Amino acid sequence: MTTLWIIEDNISFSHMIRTALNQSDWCKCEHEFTNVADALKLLSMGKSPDVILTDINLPGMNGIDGIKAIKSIVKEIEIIVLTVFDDNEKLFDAICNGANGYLLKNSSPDEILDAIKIVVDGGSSINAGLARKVFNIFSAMKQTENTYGLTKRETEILNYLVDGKTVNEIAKITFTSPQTVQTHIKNIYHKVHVNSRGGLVSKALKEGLVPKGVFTKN
Amino acid sequence: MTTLWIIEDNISFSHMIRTALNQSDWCKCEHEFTNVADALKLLSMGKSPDVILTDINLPGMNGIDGIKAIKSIVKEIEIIVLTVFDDNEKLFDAICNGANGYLLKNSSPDEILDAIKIVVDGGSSINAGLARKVFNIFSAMKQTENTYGLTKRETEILNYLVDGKTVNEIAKITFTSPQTVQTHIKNIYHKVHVNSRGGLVSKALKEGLVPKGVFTKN
DNA sequence: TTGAAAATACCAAGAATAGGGTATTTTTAT
DNA sequence: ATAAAAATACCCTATTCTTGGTATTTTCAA
Repeated sequence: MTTLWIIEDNISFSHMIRTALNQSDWCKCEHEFTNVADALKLLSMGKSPDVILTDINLPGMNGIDGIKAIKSIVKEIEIIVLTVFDDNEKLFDAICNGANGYLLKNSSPDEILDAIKIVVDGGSSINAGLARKVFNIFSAMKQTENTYGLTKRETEILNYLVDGKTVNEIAKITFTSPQTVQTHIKNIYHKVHVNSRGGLVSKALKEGLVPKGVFTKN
Repeated sequence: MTTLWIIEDNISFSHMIRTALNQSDWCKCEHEFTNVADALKLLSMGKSPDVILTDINLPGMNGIDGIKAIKSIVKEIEIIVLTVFDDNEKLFDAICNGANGYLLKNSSPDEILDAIKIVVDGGSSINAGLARKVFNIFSAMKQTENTYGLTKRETEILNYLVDGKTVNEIAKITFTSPQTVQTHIKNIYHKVHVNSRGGLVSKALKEGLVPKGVFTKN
């Protein structure tokens, strides 16, 4: 039996969902809350469900911050966002904060039940349309491929600069003279069109001239 | 009628898929290729399908680079990756390069047909397990929330530093003296534990002390 | 209203950087 | 084999940065 809590300030909508979900023989909605704080209170008293279905637009703490707050108390809870918002920012923030599913409010009870099953089975639930948005967010943050024609050595030195290393430190690392490093940096500045260390590091990171180390394996 | 190309070096597997998909009354596989180059050749001759199903591990150009190459010729083609790899890096790279679907090779013909239908309908196709991985990649790149106790003014100045501005420029912008700015920077250095401009900018961007402007609305 | 925190401002000196040169040696690709 | 590109190295100077101080005024929360 999968236990469920709902956080939703529209009580009639909440009741409707609860009634529909409780029709199933494997999912039981134990509590309904109209705000995050009440749910947190019960969580910190040691109670917790398998899954929480939460709205985003809520009185007091919003649902996005709610995800974070909930997870900080019980990390294992699967959280599914149920909202009318389908903009990139909400979607992005919800997922970043640890949501495991994202449903729109026009979803049918069956779709909601499917989503609950998916997250308890270790998957994440998102429909094809929203998945496209997620995919687009990813490809939008793709590195710009812009190398400004930096050579191998220049790229290597750029990496050290981004690490905050000084000219002398880099000279020691590369077994060259500080003057050589200085010359390389000078050439990098010209190629990248910057005139300060901070500007270079910033551009290098923002435009993906150096690896950012985004994720972990598997 | 949805037209399809397959890029897959395992010819018997490719044939099998083609035969299965052609059973449907709405999807027709027009061509099979064993490498990306052959597909690109036909694309540059003006031919193009609605959807391309591609492997990743291919002789010559790999499927990930293939996506980029294909999209650079015909941007509108929907590309679905069909591979045995389920690691984060391949998944991430494929999506970043513009894949609109990601299927594992153990998918059934029906699942592949579903995926094709989804992408031509403007969605993206990914199963719940892989979706969880995508979600996790997102949450892994979440900002660290670490502000190092920077004050409002310090954060403001940090933003200017990340923009590559000098002390004097910042002083003019903030209508304060260069000495004041210098003092703020000194304090920032102590709080953030760095001792160079490059190191500060790097840490600020990598740890999300300043906004990175990741995505676009909707 | 009354401390504490934040923001302001200045001094000074050694270190490092930015930007302008020039020039030789190595690599690399044709 | 040879020309072009890359890497190496040095000089010089004005500017900027880093880091240690001290000290006054504002702001803000208890």
